[in-house]
Amino acid sequence: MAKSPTTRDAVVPVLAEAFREHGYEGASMSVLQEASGLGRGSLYNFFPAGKEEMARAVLDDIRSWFAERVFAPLRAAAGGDRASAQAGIAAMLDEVDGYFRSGRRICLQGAFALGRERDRFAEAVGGYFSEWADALAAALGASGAPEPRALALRIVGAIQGGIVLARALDDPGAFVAALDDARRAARVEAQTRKD
Amino acid sequence: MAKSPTTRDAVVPVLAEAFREHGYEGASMSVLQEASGLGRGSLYNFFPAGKEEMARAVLDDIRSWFAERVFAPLRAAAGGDRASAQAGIAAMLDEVDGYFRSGRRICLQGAFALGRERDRFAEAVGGYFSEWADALAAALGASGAPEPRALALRIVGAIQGGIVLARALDDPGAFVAALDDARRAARVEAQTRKD
DNA sequence: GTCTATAAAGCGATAGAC
DNA sequence: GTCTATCGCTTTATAGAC
Repeated sequence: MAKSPTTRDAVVPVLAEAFREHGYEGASMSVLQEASGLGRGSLYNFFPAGKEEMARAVLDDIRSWFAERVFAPLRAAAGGDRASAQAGIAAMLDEVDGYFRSGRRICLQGAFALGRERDRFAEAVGGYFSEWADALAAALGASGAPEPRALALRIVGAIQGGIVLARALDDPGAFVAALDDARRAARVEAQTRKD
Repeated sequence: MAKSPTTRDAVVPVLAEAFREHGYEGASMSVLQEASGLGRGSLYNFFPAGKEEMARAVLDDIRSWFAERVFAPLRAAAGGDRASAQAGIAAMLDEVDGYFRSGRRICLQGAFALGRERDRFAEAVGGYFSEWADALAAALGASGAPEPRALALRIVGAIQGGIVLARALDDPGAFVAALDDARRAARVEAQTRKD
């Protein structure tokens, strides 16, 4: 049995997993209580505004993780030559594969985008995707791709679609294939201008 | 004010829209009652097993619509020559664009795939996507694409990802772009073997 | 700061009048 | 067949003991 987290920072990732597994509405206080091992009083002590504040903290935490492990490396790669930009994009896709556990783990922002949660968390959801697309477009541009913005949206979309398909078909291979396609697309488009 | 539907068949599309807008959990009996203009008694008369039966009827109705307007034409196109197969694929993408209203309307099966509903409706969700992918793969094969199955999954995934992005970024253009990419990919791959 | 008990509202489902 | 009233349960949030 895992030890109960004792700080707000430590409980956020646990809540994140509960939200991913049960959805926003499905993650009732009882579920969150059991997942965290904390009593109701402790949870409301950490998050006085209740469930909505918890979800906001979770979305923010996910975005921080991506900012550090995905967006920042992409922007760094965009500052180098074509080869390093391409390497940075490939590294991003590996990082993403690990994060989503080959499609077995959902993207909370993506799931929120499809539901009622979209309105309440619009800024967090939209910001996450536009930051991702911006960073990826920068790296794609540096890699030599002719239409980096469009390709970035295509790749981020393919990743989201891959998660949907992997879960719908109960086959992680659908997500892995989507990532492979993204890798290939990034490579091919980069060569388009490698004249 | 729209007239209240008086048959089970007529109420299903209304319930479908309510489920799309509110999600499975968010579509409470009160919401479904208000959306349909029917009393609780009528709804339970049509769907004795309650909400779950309503959702099943909705998923089945959507699948029927796709079977008639999307899957069957694709399979018919697959039986013709390369040109007609390509035309069938293009027509499918137009049909899909209209159905999802350029990304303003979500795919209920896709949304269910990302949530808890996936387990309860696994067969309906998985069947929808595999039927779609199968029909599209057949048409792609007939169009001359070298790896029709992989490309079919890529295209269906891109459509789902396009819906996620369009809603997350509050920009239907993201969905339209995903469809354009799909159109291009189907055309390019078909030419690959046009030797 | 953490707990339990409870309040107030909403849920899905049912019963019974008509 | 359609309605309203209501049951039993769960929800989020709060209050008060420790």
